[in-house]
Amino acid sequence: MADARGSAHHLRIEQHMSDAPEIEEPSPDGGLADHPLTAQRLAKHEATLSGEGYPYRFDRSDYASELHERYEDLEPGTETTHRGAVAGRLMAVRKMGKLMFAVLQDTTGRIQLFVDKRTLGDEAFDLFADLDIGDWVGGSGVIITTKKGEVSVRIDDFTLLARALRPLPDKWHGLQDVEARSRRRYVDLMVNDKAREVALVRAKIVSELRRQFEARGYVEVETPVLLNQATGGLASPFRTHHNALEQDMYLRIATELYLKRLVVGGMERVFEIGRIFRNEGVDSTHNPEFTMLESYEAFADYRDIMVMLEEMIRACALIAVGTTEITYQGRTLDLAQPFRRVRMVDLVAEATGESVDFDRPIDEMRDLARRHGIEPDAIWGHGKIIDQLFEALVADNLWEPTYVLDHPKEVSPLARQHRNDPNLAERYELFIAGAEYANAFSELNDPLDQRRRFEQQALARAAGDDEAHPVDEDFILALEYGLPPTGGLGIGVDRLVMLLTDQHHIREVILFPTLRPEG
RNA sequence: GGGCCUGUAGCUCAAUCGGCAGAGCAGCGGACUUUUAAUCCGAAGGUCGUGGGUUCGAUUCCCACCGGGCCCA
Repeated sequence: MADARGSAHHLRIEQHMSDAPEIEEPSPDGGLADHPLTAQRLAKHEATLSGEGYPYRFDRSDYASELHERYEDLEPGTETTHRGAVAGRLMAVRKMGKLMFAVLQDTTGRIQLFVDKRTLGDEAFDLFADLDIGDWVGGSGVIITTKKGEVSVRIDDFTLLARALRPLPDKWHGLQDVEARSRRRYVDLMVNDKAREVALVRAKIVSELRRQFEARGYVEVETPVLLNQATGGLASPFRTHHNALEQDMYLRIATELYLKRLVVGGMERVFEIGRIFRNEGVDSTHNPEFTMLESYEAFADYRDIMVMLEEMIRACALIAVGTTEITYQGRTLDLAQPFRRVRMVDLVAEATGESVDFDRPIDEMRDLARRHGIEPDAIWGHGKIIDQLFEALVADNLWEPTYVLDHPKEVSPLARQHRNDPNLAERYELFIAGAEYANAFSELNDPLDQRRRFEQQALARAAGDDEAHPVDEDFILALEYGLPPTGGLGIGVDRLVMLLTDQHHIREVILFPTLRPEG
C-alpha cells in the first residue's frame, strides 16, 4: 500500500518536472464544490466536522432481515415491547409533514424507520429531515408495524454515522450502465439487489467447494503466483519484472505443477483456490485474471474424480439456488441426472460423419479440417486436428452436462497416456450449456514420458505456437522422486458461479473485472 | 484484429431530416402525522465523450481519438 502510493507520488512529480505545465493542482475537495448536488452535501459535511464530528462506532442490536422474519406476521398497527437499534445506508425518505418514512439498508436487507415528530422531538426531527439519501445512519426505538403493516423502527434517537457526499443513482432504475456498474461496483452493490445477490452466492459457492474438499480429507495450500516460468497450462502469460533480482518473471497460468510437487512430497490430497492470470482476449467468458480451483488426489484416477466432481457441482447448486434443476439463459438444466460420458473422438466422428481414426493418413485429416474451415498448421498431428474439430463443431452444442472423454495425447502434455490407447490421454473436460467448466486427468507420473511430452511441446513452440508448454526441468526433477498415481482436477470457479447465478457475462460474477483506464 | 451499435443533467432515458436541448427520479423552496417509485404546487439544474473539419450556424453531417456494448475471427 505505502509503496504503491509512494510510487504514484513519484510519477506525479516527474510529470510536473517534465512537460505537463497544464496539469492543475487537484482541488482539496476533489471537485465536490463544483457541482451544486455535491457542494451542499460537502457544506453539511464540513459543518459536521467543525461541530460534533462523526462517531467511531455504533451499537447495533438488530438486522433488517431478522426484524422482518420476527415481526412480519404482526397485525398492522402493533406496538411491540422490543427496543432495537439498527444501522445502515439511508435509501429513501418519504416526508409527510410531521411524519417521515425512511428506508435503511443494511447488509441483510431493508428496514423502515418510522420518524414521528412527537416521538423524536422537534429538533431531532429537523435534523433527520436534513439527512441525505446515501448517508449512513443508526437509529433506535421501539419496533412497530404501521397502519399498512410495514415492520418499522419508531425511532426516538438516531445518529449520523457517515455522509454520502455524492448522490445515489435513480432509486427505481438503479445504475444500468454496464461500464459504470463494473467501475463503481460499490454503487452497483448499493442499488442493485442482483449485484449483491451474485456476490453473496459466489461466496457461498466458494465456501461450499472448500467444505467439499475438506470433507474428503484434502488440504488447502497456496503455491506461488510469481514464477520464473509459466507452466502447467497452455496459455500466454503476463510478464513482469523483479527489480532486486534483476530478472523478468511471469504470473502463473495454472497451479498444476506446484500442486503435483506437493503430492510428490507426500501431501496426498491437496487443493488450491487461486487467482490465475492469462494474457489473452477479454470476452463474455474470459477475464485476464480469474479464479481456478485445482485439486490432486493420490491413488485416484480420472474416473474417481468424475464421481467427485459431479457430487460437488450438485452440492454447489443446492447451496446456490436450493435445487439441482437450474435455469440458465432461459433454458432448464437438470444437474441431478448422471452426467453424460462420451469420447471426444466419437463426438468428432459423429459431427463430421467421418472416421477420425489415428491410422487415417494425415493428409486426409488435414483435408477434413479444411473442409470445416480450419487451416491446419504444418506440425499438427491427428490429435490437434481432432481437438480443433471438436472445438469448432461440437463444444458449443453440448447443453446437458457432458464429460468429454479421452482427449488426444498430443493436446494433453500433462495427462497420463490412456491405459487402452496410446494415442489418447486419460483426460476429460466437463461441458455444460456449451461451455467448459472443468478439466481433469489421470496425472502423467512417468518422468521419462513427461520429458518426451515437453520436448514435443518445445517443437510446437519452435514452430510458432506461443501457447505450447515450455520444458520444466524442475518439475521433471520432482517427478523423478516418484509421483503416485494421481487424479487431478481444475474447476473454473467464475464459470461455475455464472452457471449457478444465471449470468451470461463473466464481469457480472467478478466484483472488479479488468477494465481500461477511464477516459 | 473486422463489422455493427453506443456515449445527452447526479441517475434512467427522450429529442433535434443543421437553427435558444426535454422528461422522470434525485436535489432545492413550499403543503401534508401512516407512506411503500407517496402525493400536490413552485423554481432550478447541461463543456450533448474529447479534438479537428464542413457551415452564417454543429449535440445533429464528416474525420480522428478515448471509453463502452454486441457479433465475428
